[in-house]
Amino acid sequence: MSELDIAEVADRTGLAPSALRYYETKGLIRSVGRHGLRRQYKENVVELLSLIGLGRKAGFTLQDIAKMFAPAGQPHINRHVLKSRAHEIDKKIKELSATRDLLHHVANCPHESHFDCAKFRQLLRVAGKAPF
Amino acid sequence: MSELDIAEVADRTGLAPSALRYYETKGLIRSVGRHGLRRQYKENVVELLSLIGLGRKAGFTLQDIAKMFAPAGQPHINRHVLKSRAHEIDKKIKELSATRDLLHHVANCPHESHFDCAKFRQLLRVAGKAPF
DNA sequence: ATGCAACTTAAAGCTAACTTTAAGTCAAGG
DNA sequence: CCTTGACTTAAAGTTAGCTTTAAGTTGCAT
Repeated sequence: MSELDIAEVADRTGLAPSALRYYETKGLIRSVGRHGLRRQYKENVVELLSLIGLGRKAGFTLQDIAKMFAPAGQPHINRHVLKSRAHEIDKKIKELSATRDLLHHVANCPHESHFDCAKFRQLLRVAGKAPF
Repeated sequence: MSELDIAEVADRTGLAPSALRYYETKGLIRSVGRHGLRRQYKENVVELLSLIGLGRKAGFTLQDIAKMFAPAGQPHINRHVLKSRAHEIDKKIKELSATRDLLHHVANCPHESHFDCAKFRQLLRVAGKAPF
């Protein structure tokens, strides 16, 4: 049979059993039965969990994700939502790039106070963290 | 005089007064006196707060940051720590790029199940989220 | 038949960074 | 002098995503 014990799912996904139970209470996954008390899952739960992981990386909450993978039925995924999230991530990437550049600068700049350094001040402006 | 009331600092930095008081309890900033009960800060607290904001963006905890800007005295900033943080941010940027690409793909791919799509599976592998 | 490892539950706890609340204090304006 | 508005305090509350705890149950190997 193609059913997986919760421990097996935990092993394959790297998620803790407690996390799997938690996801179940949140309606993200469901178990198809028990072996004794132990939850059994269909094999495709592993793929579902990797989609959930993707959603998490993308910054969606578990509640958002639960809605996408429908309360019960076919997934309901809004392309517009995905694209706008992709756009937000892109903004965050730019922000992080600026932050990284600033860190490098600070690590290397010899100025006594960074605020005496023109480059630092310019980078701070780019990073959107300048108070001037 | 060049002293700022907490409300003024809040306005200039966009931080809530409660956040400023919180930072003070954590040893991140200090007030130089009171006007009645109201905290007064030196003007340079604004620059300090923008450094703190930078630290936060870089992913340091307030505690980390408090240590960098020394309990009392000269800042103690470890270049190695900054560089390694910059490196971590770089890794995160790559991860986010992969996630963004994956989102775009999912938003556009016509496959019934994404797991039937070779490109999706490949992108999942790149994103380090594939269970295979 | 029994022991044990690994699960089960509900409920409480954890973390960081603040915010909110309730009750109080103060400087300044009228 | 009194009101008002903006601060003050300590302590509790918030959020998300889990983990931990305590007490109980189970299948399987002995």
